[in-house]
Amino acid sequence: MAFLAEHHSHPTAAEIFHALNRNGGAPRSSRATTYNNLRDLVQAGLVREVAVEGRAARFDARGMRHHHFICDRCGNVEDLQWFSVPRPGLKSLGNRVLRECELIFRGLCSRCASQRARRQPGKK
Amino acid sequence: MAFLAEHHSHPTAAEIFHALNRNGGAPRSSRATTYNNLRDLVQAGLVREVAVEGRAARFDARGMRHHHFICDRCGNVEDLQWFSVPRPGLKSLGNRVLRECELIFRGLCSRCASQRARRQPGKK
DNA sequence: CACATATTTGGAATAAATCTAAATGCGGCA
DNA sequence: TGCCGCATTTAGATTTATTCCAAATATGTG
Ligand SMILES: [Mn+2]
Ligand SMILES: [Mn+2]
Ligand SMILES: [Zn+2]
Ligand SMILES: [Zn+2]
Repeated sequence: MAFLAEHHSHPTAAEIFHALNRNGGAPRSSRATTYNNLRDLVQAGLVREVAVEGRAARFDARGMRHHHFICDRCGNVEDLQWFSVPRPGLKSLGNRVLRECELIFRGLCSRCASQRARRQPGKK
Repeated sequence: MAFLAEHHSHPTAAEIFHALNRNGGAPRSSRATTYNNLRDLVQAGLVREVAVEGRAARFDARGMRHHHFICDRCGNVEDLQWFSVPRPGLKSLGNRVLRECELIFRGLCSRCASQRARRQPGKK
């Protein structure tokens, strides 16, 4: 939890596991414990899990509300400033019970966008 | 593609594979081909892939624009009527290149909501 | 310390998806 | 029709992410 609170990079479970146990000191957390803790933190609502198609899940300490931008090319997850989102109409919602909504934008992150521009100077 | 166009149930790759090859007739598509075709259809923009945390990806022929509702309990993906979504401000977007946005609502689908209500009659 | 309970752990097991090399299908042409 | 080159499909092995499990360890209480 402390690691997630300090690192806003949306790490995967494997990245968190390696970061916790990297270099010298005594091991801090096994792989199973890392996964167990992440599961529990998500269930408790303290951590958000972001599923990215084809890649490992990424995790995010729920600080200030925000939206996400996911890069088509590198898969990075970046934070976008929060703004409120309209709810679906009651008719369209039926008797579902709404808990939250998640807004994800997709495209090229700034790094991938500039790389792409350099390689294909002709393409608009 | 024909199967996806006719079935709006957001099937997984495995479900599509089994449905295509079910019962008597000659096999229609191997598992590898099913995955290959889905990958190509997604790249071509004809099919949408929905990543659900912890579960297999689900697929959706891109017909009319719509949003998605994902059930916390059973993981089902259901369609919600489309409505337009505000974009992030230019400042917040930086020099990312925006391609599309995806709005996902979460909670309990109507079936799971009524089951839940029956089992916990006291809980509000 | 002695004991009960809770947490952690390494490694095996599962699940989804991808890779690969071989098999099969298909169109054009003699 | 028979042969060839190219494209597609296939079965099975492989990889990757995650969960499961039973044993080991830690922790608290008197
Ligand atoms: Mn975030
Ligand atoms: Mn849909
Ligand atoms: Zn990128
Ligand atoms: Zn449900």
